[in-house]
Amino acid sequence: MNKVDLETSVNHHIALSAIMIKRVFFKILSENELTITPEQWNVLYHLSESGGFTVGELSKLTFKDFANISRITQKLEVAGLIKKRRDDADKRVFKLFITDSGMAIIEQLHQCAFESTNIALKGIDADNREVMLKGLKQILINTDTFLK
Amino acid sequence: MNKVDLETSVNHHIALSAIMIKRVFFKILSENELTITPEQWNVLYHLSESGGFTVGELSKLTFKDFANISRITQKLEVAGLIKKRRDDADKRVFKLFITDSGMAIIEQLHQCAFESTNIALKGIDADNREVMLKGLKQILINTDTFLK
DNA sequence: GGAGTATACTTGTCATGACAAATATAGAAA
DNA sequence: TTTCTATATTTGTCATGACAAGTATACTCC
Repeated sequence: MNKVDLETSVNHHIALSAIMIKRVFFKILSENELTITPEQWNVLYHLSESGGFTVGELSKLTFKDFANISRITQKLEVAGLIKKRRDDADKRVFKLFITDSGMAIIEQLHQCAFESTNIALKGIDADNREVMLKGLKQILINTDTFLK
Repeated sequence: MNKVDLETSVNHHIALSAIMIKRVFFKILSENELTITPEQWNVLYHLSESGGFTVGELSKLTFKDFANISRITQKLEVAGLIKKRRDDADKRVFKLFITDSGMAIIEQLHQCAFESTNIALKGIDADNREVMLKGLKQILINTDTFLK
């Protein structure tokens, strides 16, 4: 029998780390009175880099499905951080843009993300971070291939 | 400004990998007609290793909060895979045990977990897996310390 | 032993993730 | 043009995670 040992499972530790990192990030956001979630930050980040993405494009960029992006962007719009604009050429499509209010908190959000990175990765040297990043990117390729 | 680049963020790639790994695992479980979720597997795994854990103990073991374990174990009990038994000495406490039906599928579940590990980690050699595991464990320590 | 506090667990609410179904618009084929 | 199919997005449902509030039992201190 191919028994799995959770104690030494990379997969399992990725799942645990993901949850813990999210908690840290969320706590730091709260401490800075930013009422935004890590997932909303993910979307807002992309829109701060380049405006005009559609729901579908954001879905690909963030590895989330249309439904999730649809709801996350609804909340961001209600919060006044982004705007959805119907495309003139294709009326099915929304183009999304960050608002001035959105841009106004981007720097703070980057700072929070930066802090939570430092907290999470303390004591892991640059070489090992490099190995981890490369491994994680490989996992994304492997899983993406399998799910196709 | 301490700008974060998602493309090279270990934190971010852990979050993405966690989601993708869960999708792969869930798909493999479905293909094997196992109607159990990765989180339910996590709880069932611990109970298959050793019976009698309380909700609180499982909560610590799985890094989830009481509320989540409470609901996950409810579903596992409804599915007939585990039993909750009131402790005689302390009537607030539940002791949890895997049932025969639960034990009957453990081997299949291990096999599914094993397969999803192989899919996710393909092309990552043992040394690098070791580095990743060590880094992830460090992240758990770091984040846990911060959240205390 | 009774009051207040601590502990173990449950329930409610909201955001998210998975997935299926619904809606609206585009594009292609007849 | 009409019809069929494909695409973009939304909505519904359920499981989970975070967090707050509620319930029941145990413990502590007087």
